[in-house]
Order: sequence, then C-alpha cells, then structure tokens
Amino acid sequence: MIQIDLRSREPIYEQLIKNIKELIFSGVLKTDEKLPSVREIARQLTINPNTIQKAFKALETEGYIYSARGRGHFVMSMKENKSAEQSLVILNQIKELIKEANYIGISKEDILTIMGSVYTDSVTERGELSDTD
Amino acid sequence: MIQIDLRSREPIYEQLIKNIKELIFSGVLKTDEKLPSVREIARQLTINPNTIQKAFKALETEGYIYSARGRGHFVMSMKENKSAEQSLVILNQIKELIKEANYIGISKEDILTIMGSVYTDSVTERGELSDTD
DNA sequence: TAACTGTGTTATATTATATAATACAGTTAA
DNA sequence: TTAACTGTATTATATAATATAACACAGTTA
Repeated sequence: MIQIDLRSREPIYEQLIKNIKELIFSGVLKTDEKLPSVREIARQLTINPNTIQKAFKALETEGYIYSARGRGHFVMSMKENKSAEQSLVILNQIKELIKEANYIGISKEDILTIMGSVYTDSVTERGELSDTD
Repeated sequence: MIQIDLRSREPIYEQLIKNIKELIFSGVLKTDEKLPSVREIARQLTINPNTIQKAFKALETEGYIYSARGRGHFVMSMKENKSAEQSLVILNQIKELIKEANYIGISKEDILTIMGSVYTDSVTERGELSDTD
C-alpha cells in the first residue's frame, strides 16, 4: 500500500506524506476510512513509529486526516473545509511549475492533457455515486 | 533583486534556486546575461559565499545557468537543450499538484486561468494590450 | 599588476532527520 | 474486567543536512 525508498535523499516522513496524500486524492482511501496504525505501518516498512507519527501529525495539521485517541487516524472529509489560504498556496505552486514548463518548452497542450486526466468529465465524483466499491 | 527569508525552514540555497529560476522564467534575466557573482550576492544578502556557490552548482546541474571560470555565471540558452526526462519530471509534479487542487475543490477554471496568464496567446484578450510583468 | 571572477578544501556549529526505548492514556472486543 | 490494540509524549543517541568561517588556487579583465 505504501512504498518508501530508504536510499532517497528525501526524508522518509515526507515520502510518507506524499504517499498517503496520493492514496487520498486517488480515492483509494475514502472519507472517514481508517488508516493503518502508526505501529502497523512501522512494522510493515521496518521504520521507526516516531517517523510515521511525524508524518501523520503533518497530515493532520494540513487537514487531510484526523486522529482519535485509541482508535486511529482517519481520512478527513473534504466537503468544503479547505481554507482559501491553502488554495492560494496550491495555485501558486501550480503557477510556478507552469512557468517552468513554459520556459523549458513544454507545450500548453501537454498540460491540458494532464488537466483532462485529472478533472475527468465523468459524472461520478469521489465515490459519491459509485457502487463499484 | 533576490530576497531570502533567513527565518524560513526552507534552506537558503533552495530559496536561492527558486528565486533565480523565477527571474529566468519571468525574463528578468535573459539568455547569456551575467548573474551577480557569488561574492557579490553573499555581500548583499549577508550570507556565506559557499551557500551561493551551492545554489549555482545546482542550477548549473539542472541546465539553467552555466559558469565561466574567472568571468562569472550566465543564463543558459533554453532553445532545445532540455532533456525529455526533465520534462517528464516537471509534468509529473504538475499532475500531482493538480490532483491535490481537484481534491480540495479548486475548480478547473481557476487552473485554466493560470495557464492563460503564463501561456499568453498572441491574440490579446479583453482589450489588454500589455502584460503587467 | 590589481581586482575581479569561479572553484576547492578543511574545520566547526547548528539543525534536521531517524532510531531506540519507554511510558501513559483512550478504545475495543472477548 | 482484561488483553490487545490505538494515539501521544518523552528522553537519549546517532547520523545527515545545512550554514558559516577562513582560506587557497586558478582564470579573466581593465
């Protein structure tokens, strides 16, 4: 479920953050679904529980998961609870990358293709109407 | 020209990399234009020359600038010297951010607006005849 | 030549990252 | 209630990353 590259220069806890975000964005982990426990992930990946805890805490601060003492960590509902400030941060990061893409010669069409693959015109969204799971 | 936040958790040399990239992408620094010297930037920002050198070396490795011993660092021409691999890296980073944007409820239109502001069409829109940058 | 430029080295200090070993508190199911 | 799970917190230790300091050497330019 989660894969870490121990030889990477990128800190493990940051890899965990990216990894779990990806699972949430892709719908593998749905709202209120329980994440594996700190100790469970630590066992599976053979890394220290404190490192998992650090990643979970960051994800909680960012509003992507919430924790319940004694029960575990769960995926936060993403209805309308994201701050405008966070949206601006994301949009600015996208802008910087698009500037770079433009500079190195990546076509506008290539980016539009990616847009299309993410913002699907499909009616079903994030499992709300989905009965396939 | 270059601004650094010494209290930021982001390493100084990474801030420098972003900052100089921004100057290149925005056209403030043009092809073959000379950058301020390592010691000059170090004086202005009151940070260590080695830190500037580290940022310059990274920018050189990425292909954004080149160096000439005894003369200085200069902006690399971006005609057709970017590797396909680097394009894939950038496109993947954009995709990840767009996924996150989609998840937190940012509209497709918001991103298209940004696209438009970066990939300016030759045809002027809304009667605007000049960009503000 | 003098004053720039890049580049490299060594040393030191601080911070970031990761592990290890515990301890305590709340939840859940047998 | 108890056992086994959860999150959370602390302290200690080790390593890597980051940044500074003080140089030295080489190439360029006016």
